[in-house]
Amino acid sequence: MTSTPPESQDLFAIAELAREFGISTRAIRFYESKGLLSPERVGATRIFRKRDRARLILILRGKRLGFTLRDISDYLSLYDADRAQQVNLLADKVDERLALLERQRDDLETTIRELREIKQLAQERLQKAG
DNA sequence: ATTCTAACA
DNA sequence: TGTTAGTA
Repeated sequence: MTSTPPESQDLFAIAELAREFGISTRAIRFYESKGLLSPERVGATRIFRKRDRARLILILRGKRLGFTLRDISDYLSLYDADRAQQVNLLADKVDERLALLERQRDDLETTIRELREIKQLAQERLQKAG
């Protein structure tokens, strides 16, 4: 058997990850500058491992769901510490996000009704006039 | 060719 | 975050 090689092929260059996830290398460096990623270094060059790749996936998913990098950072930080607290934080953030989206949806519906009303009144005026 | 930092948009 | 400049 091949006893666990210290470090196998779970190495990635910044350009590889950028290509794989359709983001810029600049974005990846930006996430690192915000503390969301902490790749190893060989000199000044970043070496990403599976762990970093997994975190990047979580970062992108979080962004897609509308969370801020701060939210995502707070969440990721708890992975190594309180797994339980991490779940609680996630639940709170999801509720918060859901509440905001529902509020925005209500506002949007109100605005849509208002615009339809205006359109309706405008059409009625045209008919009376014409 | 590839990455890095820094600075400006 | 995008882009650009000057490197290692």
